[in-house]
Amino acid sequence: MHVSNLKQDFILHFGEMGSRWGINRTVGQIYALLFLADAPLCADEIVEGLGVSRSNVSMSLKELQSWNLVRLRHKPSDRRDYFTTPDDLWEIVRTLVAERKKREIDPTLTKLRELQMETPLPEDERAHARMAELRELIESMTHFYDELNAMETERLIQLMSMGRKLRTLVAGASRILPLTKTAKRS
Amino acid sequence: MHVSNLKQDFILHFGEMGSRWGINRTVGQIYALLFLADAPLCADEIVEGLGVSRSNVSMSLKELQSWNLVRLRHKPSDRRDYFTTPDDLWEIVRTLVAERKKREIDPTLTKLRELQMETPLPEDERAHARMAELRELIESMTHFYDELNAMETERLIQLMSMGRKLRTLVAGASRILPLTKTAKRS
DNA sequence: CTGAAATTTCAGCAATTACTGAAACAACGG
DNA sequence: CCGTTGTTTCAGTAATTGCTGAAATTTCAG
Repeated sequence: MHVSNLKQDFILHFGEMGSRWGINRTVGQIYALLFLADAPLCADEIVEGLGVSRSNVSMSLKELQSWNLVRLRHKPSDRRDYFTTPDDLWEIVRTLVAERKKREIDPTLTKLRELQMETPLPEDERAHARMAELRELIESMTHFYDELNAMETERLIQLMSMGRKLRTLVAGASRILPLTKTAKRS
Repeated sequence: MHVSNLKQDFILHFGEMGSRWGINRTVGQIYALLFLADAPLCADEIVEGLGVSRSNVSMSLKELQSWNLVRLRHKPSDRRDYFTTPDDLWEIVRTLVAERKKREIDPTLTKLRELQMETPLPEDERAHARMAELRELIESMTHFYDELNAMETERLIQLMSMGRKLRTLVAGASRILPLTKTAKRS
């Protein structure tokens, strides 16, 4: 399992970024290695490629699986698991965003909804209102996310490459199509 | 500096989420406290409210300032710094997204561009192509982000509350307005 | 069954990150 | 200037997170 300089460089970068992305170094490196690999890799090839312990690879692969970021492959008459990343990068992005939302947004949304149930003490009125505002904002953003996520990749790419035409379109939309009453209720 | 149960609950949640968001517990708690507070708070009030050390508060406030997430206020004939979060939540979100992009995306984009400069060895052809694909995807997403970010908040809210009408609009857009050639070059 | 190959778990060590208290520093008012 | 008040820095320690090797577990062929 030889790793070229080019790959090495990319892998090390991913490892370092890992901490900023909320995964650890090894997980980042493994992902990068799989991402660049010409074919699916098994655990031992990863060990060899990165020079980390077998058990570390095992745990990190489990982590990647829990993020749904790797696919499992098998070769005939070989019972080892081989791992790849999806070929379609947009699929990777969708997964990534979905998982981060699940981990970083959803719990807070739940908490905010929970805290909204009770009627606040007088001293908590502003706090209560602020939480409501935050909840509404998050809901608004997640609805938008759902909308984007429901689009086929083709349309998504189309939307993203619209450039300044997007603004024009939104500006015009209120005339072309009637909007539901605008989100700024308060 | 009394902190009600409601606030306490929210603050502790933010503290716990902090680690998932790439900030630490104290930073998260301070932010939550400021976010809910009825008025700007000075460092000592934060110490009292959260029960952490003075120096920890000092360093955490510096961190929040480096994220541009707090505003500084002053009272007449009082030389202490008082801190608040912006009233406008959308402003907070913009800042947050901008900072995360700066820390989590931009370095990788730079690295990818750097690695693209050299012509790859034959063995690195796929890796090189994969990096190019990733770079293009990130560029496409950041351009979209720039586009959204350039919109006034009103328009942004409007866009986000369009719901399924968005899809219709994008579908129609290629007919209404000519698009630059679609992003899927390859 | 038995044993070989592959994988996972886990206790203990290493590395990193977070936090504290003490000391240094800065900004005034007198 | 000096002292008071407020802030920051920093070395040491605590807590958390990451990694390893050894042992346990699983899987499957014979």
